[in-house]
Formats: sequence, C-alpha cells, structure tokens
Amino acid sequence: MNTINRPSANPFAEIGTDNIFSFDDGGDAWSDAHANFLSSLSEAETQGLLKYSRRQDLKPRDHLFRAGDRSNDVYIVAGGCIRLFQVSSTGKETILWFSFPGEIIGMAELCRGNERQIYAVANETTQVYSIRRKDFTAFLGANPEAAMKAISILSARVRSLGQALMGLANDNVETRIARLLIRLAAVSSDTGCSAGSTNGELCVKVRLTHQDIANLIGASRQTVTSTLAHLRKQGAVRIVNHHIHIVQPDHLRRLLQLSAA
Amino acid sequence: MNTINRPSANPFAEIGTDNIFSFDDGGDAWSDAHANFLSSLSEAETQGLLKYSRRQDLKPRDHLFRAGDRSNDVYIVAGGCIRLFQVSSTGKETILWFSFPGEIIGMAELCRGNERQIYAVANETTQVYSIRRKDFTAFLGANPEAAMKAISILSARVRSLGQALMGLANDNVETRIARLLIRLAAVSSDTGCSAGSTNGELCVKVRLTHQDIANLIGASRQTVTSTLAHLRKQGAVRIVNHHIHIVQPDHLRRLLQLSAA
DNA sequence: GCACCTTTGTCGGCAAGATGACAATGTCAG
DNA sequence: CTGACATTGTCATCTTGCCGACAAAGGTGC
Repeated sequence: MNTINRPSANPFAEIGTDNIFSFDDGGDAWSDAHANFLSSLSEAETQGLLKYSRRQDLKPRDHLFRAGDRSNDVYIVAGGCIRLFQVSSTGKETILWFSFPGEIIGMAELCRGNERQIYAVANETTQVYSIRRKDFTAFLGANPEAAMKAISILSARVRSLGQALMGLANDNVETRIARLLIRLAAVSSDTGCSAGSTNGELCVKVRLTHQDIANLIGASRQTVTSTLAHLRKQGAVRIVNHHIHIVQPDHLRRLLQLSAA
Repeated sequence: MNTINRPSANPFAEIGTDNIFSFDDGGDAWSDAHANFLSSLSEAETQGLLKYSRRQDLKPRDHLFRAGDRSNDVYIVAGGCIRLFQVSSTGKETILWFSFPGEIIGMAELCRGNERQIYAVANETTQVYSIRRKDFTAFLGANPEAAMKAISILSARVRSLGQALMGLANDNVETRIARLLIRLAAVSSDTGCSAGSTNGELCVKVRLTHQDIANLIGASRQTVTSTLAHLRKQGAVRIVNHHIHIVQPDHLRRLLQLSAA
C-alpha cells in the first residue's frame, strides 16, 4: 500500500510514512479513518493530482475554512495538524477529529456543492495543498482506484464516528479519555518523541488543552482536569514538554476492556 | 435527480420516490444521508447493477448480517426497513440509523474486505437486493457518476453522524428525542398515514419501542418513557396505532432552536 | 381462553458530571 | 520586564438522568 519511494522533486515526498500501524488497538476504524490518501496512490496518480494543487501555509489558529464558507476545495495535509470541529448554536465546540500529514479533508462538502458544515483550523504551523473541486472530481472520475480509496476513507470515518457515538453513549469520562489518548498516540506518533520513549511509553504528539480534550469527548473542562490528574497520580500518564505521555498503555487499555464500548 | 419513470418490468420500480424533501429541517445532513441511491442512477446504470442482484426476503428480526460476518455483499433496500446498530462489549445496543427503500447499505465494509462491524436486522417485513462486492466495485469503476454518488452518500453519513455526536454531547434527552422524531418523520413519510394527517400533523412510520428510542439517542428506557409521556401531556405528540404522530411539529422544532446543537 | 413474554408506566435513591467561582501558574507580545 | 490573556487546578453545589424494582397492559402462540 505504501513503500513507494518518490523522487525528491515530488513536493509530497515528506509524506512518505503511512498511518497504518501494527498495534491498532482492537482493529478499530480510527486508524483506517486516518489512512494516508496520498501514499496509497500510484506515482502516476499522484502526479495527476499534483499538477492542480496549490500550496498553502497556515500559522497556528489560522482558519483553513469555516462553516458557511463556499470555497469547495479539497485539501491534503502536507505537514502539521488540522483540527476539524463543529460549533453548536450555543457556541460549544465539538471536535470531530484531527487530520495529519497525507490525509485528505473537505471531501464531505464535495458533492453537496454547498456550504461548509464544519470548521478547519490549523492546530500548529501547517502546510496543505488545495485542489479545486472540479479538478478533484475529474481526477476521481479518471482514476477509479483513487475513487475507491476515497470511498474507503469515508467508510472508515463513518465507522469511526459510529464508535465515537457508542463511546459517548456508554462510557464514563475516564474511559473516553483513555480511548482518546490511545488513539491519538497511534495516529500522531511515527517519529517518536525526543524525551525518553524508552520502555513502552507512548507519546501523544498533539497540542491539546484540557478544553480541547473536553470538546473531543463531550465533557466539561473541569472534569477533564480532575480525571487527568487522577490518571497522573496513578502513574498512567505524565506531562512532558506540554504534551502527554502514556506511561502505562496497558493501564489505559484495561479501562477500555472493563468498560462498555 | 429523480423523476425517472421506470418500466414496470424493472424490479426496482416500486422504489420510485426520492427521500429528499422540501422541508428538510435546517438543511441538516440527515436527509442527504438517506438519499435514494437507486433513483439517482440513470436507467442504463440501474440495469448495469440489476443484472448482478439477487433478491432476499426478510421477516421482522431476521438478520441481514451480523458483526463478525465475512459476507461482503452490498445491499439495496427494496421495501420495508433495516435497522443498523452496534453492540458494545457489555451488550448495549447503539442504533446508528434506519435504512429505507432505495438506500444502499454495507458500503462501509466494502474496501476493508473484512468483517462486518455492525448488525443489520429487518425492522419489519423487508425486501433487499444483494450485490456481490466484486460486482459492485466493478460497477463503480465503470460508472464514475455512480461512484461520485456513493461518495456523496457516505459524506452525508459522515456529516449526519457528526451532528449526532454534537447532539449527544450538548443536548438533553427531551431535545434529542425531539430531533429524532422530526428526522424520522422526514425520512419515513412519503405515503402518509391512514389516520388523519389532516392539519400539519407528521407521522413517524417506524416500529419503535421505547428501548429502541433509548438506543438511538443514548439514554435509558425509563427516561425515554417519562420524557415521551411529558411530550404527550403537552399535546406535542400522540400515539396512533402503535406509532408516533407529531401533533405539533413546531413545538418540537422550538426545542431544537432553544437548545444547543 | 390461557400462559408467556414484551412493552409501557412509575417511583425513590443515587452517582456522575455540569456549573460557577476563584486562585495559581504559564505564555507571549511589546 | 511587565501586563494581558490563556491555561490549569480545586471546590462546593446542584441537576440530570441512570439504576433497580415492580405493576399494569398488551400481544402472541398454543
């Protein structure tokens, strides 16, 4: 599926790694939903997409698009991290997921030819390549393999959201946090962390405030703070340079086993 | 998008109506997610699919497939109603959605080439047409328009689940029930109900126990019973022949306006 | 008609977590 | 360095909705 060694002239060359891991924590759809769209394409297909793309650099908190926008581009993340979220009428954010290098975003609004339903904001310094809607649909039409890949990624997101729904309905906050950290560690860690990734310690390489976590799992900020403190006292996680390390992955996995979803 | 009048020799002829309504209650993704896959295809495309299909009749509670199954068919609902749900390790069901005539199901497991992740059970007497995975993927490869339609439907389901997630995180039970009823009335009502659909009364033509509703919105059975009783006392809904009628749609819509998502 | 099982209705007790308020600490621009 | 702002930590209070239990209907098969 990957293992394609692209020439360095390829602007996507830095996106070589594939977000599919041997330890996928129960075969859930989370990893699949973050499948690397680009690395799954052949060299010819990649070139076909390439010639229409325009690069875009984003500083942290820059908006890629907002709900209500009419820009119907499709984006591919080249570096950094994009946060996708919805906002309720009372102003509460619900973060749907983060998109990492190689992932494709904006497909959902493709066919509706309509307003964006969600917000996409750079979570850190981020580079994306944007492709116009008509170019992208033409590309899919001409490349059935790529279209199937797109269907595959959307399917995985459907499954992933379904599981999130089940977790929200059945699990308590501690379990939801445990699942989130395990999953984020899986999709965000491929280079590893400078600080000791010695023993089986996992690194969650995403800038996350407690409020962010609350918006991800549907809880209040205070509950997240105290639950995280609890996990810290138990030695399950620790804070390293402003991000979370999972000291005892098995401790968190045990929570998932015990609880519902 | 529809208005295609098929010859009666066409076994799908009964699926003529399109589940897209003028009143789509806030332009949400729910209606799109239930888009009629068949009626969006051209006559030639429909024939292309047809020749591979096999008919299957289901009695209420018959399983179409279960989590863990390896049967990788794709199904198109011809009549009746299929309930799609997940089961947690503690046995709690979470109903994801219902599929009505014309809708396509089983796409999510297409590309993974893998086990079913969810359960599909007939909610009433139901007829489906099944298409083998390789035939369906071949069909999509040969019909870019159909592939785009598939992408469109999956996109709508992603948005729909995202909204469900937001509702579960932000709304109380009464609001979640209100939203559910409004949406089910929209996707399930095209023939109308025998009993008086006189004034703007809407009919929810789905067999639903309180437990089902609880599984749909992530609440307990008891809470659903009492909340529904409350709505009944207010005159917002009433029970007609074992199914729910929305007497005052505006009453429910007001709840949605007031609350969060 | 009768027995059985499913569904609905109702209640009190209880726990998880939301809310609001505030202090301490960290971060960053100027 | 310093002030403004964002983030974390902690607490007491209050509400929602879950749980367990049980009774009353309703539906179905024999």
